Amino acid sequence: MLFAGLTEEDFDALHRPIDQLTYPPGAHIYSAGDPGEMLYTIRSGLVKLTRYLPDGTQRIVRLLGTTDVLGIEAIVGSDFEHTAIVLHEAELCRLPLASVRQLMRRNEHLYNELMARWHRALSDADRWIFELSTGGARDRVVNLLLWLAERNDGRSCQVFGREDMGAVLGLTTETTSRVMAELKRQGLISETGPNYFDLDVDGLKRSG
Amino acid sequence: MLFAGLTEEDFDALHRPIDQLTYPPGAHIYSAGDPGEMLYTIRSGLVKLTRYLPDGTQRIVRLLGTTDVLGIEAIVGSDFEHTAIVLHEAELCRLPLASVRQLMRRNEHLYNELMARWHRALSDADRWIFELSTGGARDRVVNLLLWLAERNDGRSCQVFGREDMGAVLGLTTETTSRVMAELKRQGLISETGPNYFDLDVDGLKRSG
DNA sequence: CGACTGCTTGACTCGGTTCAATATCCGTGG
DNA sequence: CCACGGATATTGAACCGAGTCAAGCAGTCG
Repeated sequence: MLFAGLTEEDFDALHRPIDQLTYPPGAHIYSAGDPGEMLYTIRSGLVKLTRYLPDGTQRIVRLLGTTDVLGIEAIVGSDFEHTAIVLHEAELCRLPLASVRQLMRRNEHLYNELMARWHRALSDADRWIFELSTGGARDRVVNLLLWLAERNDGRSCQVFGREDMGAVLGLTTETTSRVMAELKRQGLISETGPNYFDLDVDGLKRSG
Repeated sequence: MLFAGLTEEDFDALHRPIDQLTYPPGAHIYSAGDPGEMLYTIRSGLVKLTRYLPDGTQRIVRLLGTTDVLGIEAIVGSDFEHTAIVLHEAELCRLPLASVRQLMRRNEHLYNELMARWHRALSDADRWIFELSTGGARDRVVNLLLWLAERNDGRSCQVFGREDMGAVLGLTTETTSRVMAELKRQGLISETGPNYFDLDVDGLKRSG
């Protein structure tokens, strides 16, 4: 957790309490250009960060889940650079950036903790480019499913709308749907509930 | 510069001097998996960070130029995650990570400076996904040219081999070559020397 | 001068997009 | 409870852009 290593005393230094919030799918957390005054840590759920193309279509540039930090770029003083929207119902901790800055002054450990978050965000971005924006449509969909499963129990995952999946992968809704349907037919994934899938991980890896 | 704000005294604390190195195009700076013991800041030139696909082909996940920091991920203790190879002759400052860690303890400002670098790296990664991995071949090439020009004088740029350009954009060598040739024919770019181009920036933006 | 390497071009194939139709799910109100 | 409406998912067919394979074409360095 982000604030591991902080003392009781450190927390007392915050005048403003930390809010705990629950957002439903589709909820709008913040928009690109908003002044970044809040930081969020994700306790559960899934959030997309998007940017919009001139023609209005979106491209999702990052997916954030449990233990990820939302709005981290605002620490360096700038506005939010993306629009953040909930994909799977999310529990967030919200706290004012001013408090975080204040804590950083008191506690060196927090620097290292934040550094680790930056690092992880960047590694994820690399992986994104490498696994989700390279190769054929099938490879990309498979890699996304494996990525989601990895963050879950390793064998199953919850997906989201085909349109959003397409926006993650740089594919159209139709292509995404076709690939998903094809994977179902081949028995490599099986739907256990609406948007819940069990994966044949070995089979999927072999077919990629 | 990364070490702005450091005192003479801080530098004296380093037993090991900072090396200044010049690498020619094609030079290998480090490999994925190597223990990350050195940090490099780029004074000039261009460096690619690559990862390799199972079939041996590469995908370039980042391009680093003047003022960028190379090997920043090693600060959090891990090995290098990429292979770093020079594209345009590069002047680098090399210094041991141990020294950087030592400096960080003495100088809080360095934390903020590093934070800013992480931030920039992440913004670049987003932009990469958004501009260089989305849309048609022509759009991608144009965006790459504009990106390179932006880091130069805004109106011209130096490119590199078509194969590397393709690896940046997720395109084949042939497609990249075709698009470049087409842009030349349309007078949107003109070759002033081997791999040097003047850009018709407005025309390019309009055509994207 | 010839071999090598990187760039360009051509013809063909294939995969993903596009546009359009149908199907399925789900909430709402009759 | 069922019928309807809207949204999302799936499927189909035609098109087009990028990949593929293969061939020429500079430059460059022995």
